[in-house]
Amino acid sequence: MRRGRECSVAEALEVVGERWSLLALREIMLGERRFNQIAENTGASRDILAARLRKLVDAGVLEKVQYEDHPPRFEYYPTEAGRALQPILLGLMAWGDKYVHQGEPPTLWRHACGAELHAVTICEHCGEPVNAPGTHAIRLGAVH
Amino acid sequence: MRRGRECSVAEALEVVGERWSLLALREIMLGERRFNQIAENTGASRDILAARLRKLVDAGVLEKVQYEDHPPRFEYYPTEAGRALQPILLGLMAWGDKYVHQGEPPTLWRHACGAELHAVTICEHCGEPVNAPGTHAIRLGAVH
DNA sequence: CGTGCTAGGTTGGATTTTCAATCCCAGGAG
DNA sequence: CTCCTGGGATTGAAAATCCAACCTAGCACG
Repeated sequence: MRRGRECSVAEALEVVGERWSLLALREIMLGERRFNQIAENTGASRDILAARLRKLVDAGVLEKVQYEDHPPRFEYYPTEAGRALQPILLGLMAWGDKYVHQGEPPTLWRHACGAELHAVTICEHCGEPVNAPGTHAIRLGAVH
Repeated sequence: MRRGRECSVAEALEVVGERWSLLALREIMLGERRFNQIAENTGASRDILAARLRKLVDAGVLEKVQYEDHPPRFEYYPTEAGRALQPILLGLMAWGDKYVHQGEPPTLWRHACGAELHAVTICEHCGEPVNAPGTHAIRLGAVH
């Protein structure tokens, strides 16, 4: 029933592509765990945020952990799939820093190695950046 | 007036984060240049697609080039900023391949070096993947 | 001439989402 | 008893999206 090209980009965006989903994930990557904090730091409406978090939990991107029984209270943690989105968030951040944001980058990361983090996406085989001229698709998903 | 954390991820998503924007860009990366083709291959409504393409052109991500005068007809090309989004699309594709898609990856790329492309995002300093444990933010944008 | 086709949209109206504010519930503090 | 916190659910209005139909300009067919 889904139209358009069969494509993992489209499938990924069906999971994390709605408004607020990636921003909620950003806050969770930054260490925020609780609903109210995520709502405030993203600016999302509480009802929409609740729906997004539920969807991300259902999709296996986040895990909802109860940290108190009476009354029940929860924290959100990234799963492995959620942590695997970190390169995408860092890529968006780098792109926003370079092409959208005015002035100093608002957020700075330190890599596990100790250096200030500058993320680059490379070809695993040769180590050169992926967006070199000459990079091209050799198999395409069909359009339905 | 914008609520939430000052953050380049949010700013990037204001430009390319709406529905269909990244899928339109995907088609353009795959070499499609014309409105009807992009509409068909993404599945987007024509009115929404027209609005998105206009916005991406205004934002400097795409360039609209007239290739015929009477009647006027146009093609869409990525700008440098648009090409700089390729790592993000490839990252989403890889994530979708691994965590969402069932079966063989529908799309395959060849890198400029000749190898089948497997994209990895690394720390420019040490060359290790960015999502190693221990990677963390050292400066945060303020929440407004 | 009249019909149909192509390309690149725009328009209208119905349907969905999103929004902000309020409400709810449970427990603890004063 | 009342207020505060945390984590949502509810509600009614506003905005975005969807689909189908239409438009314009030129070309081609019969």
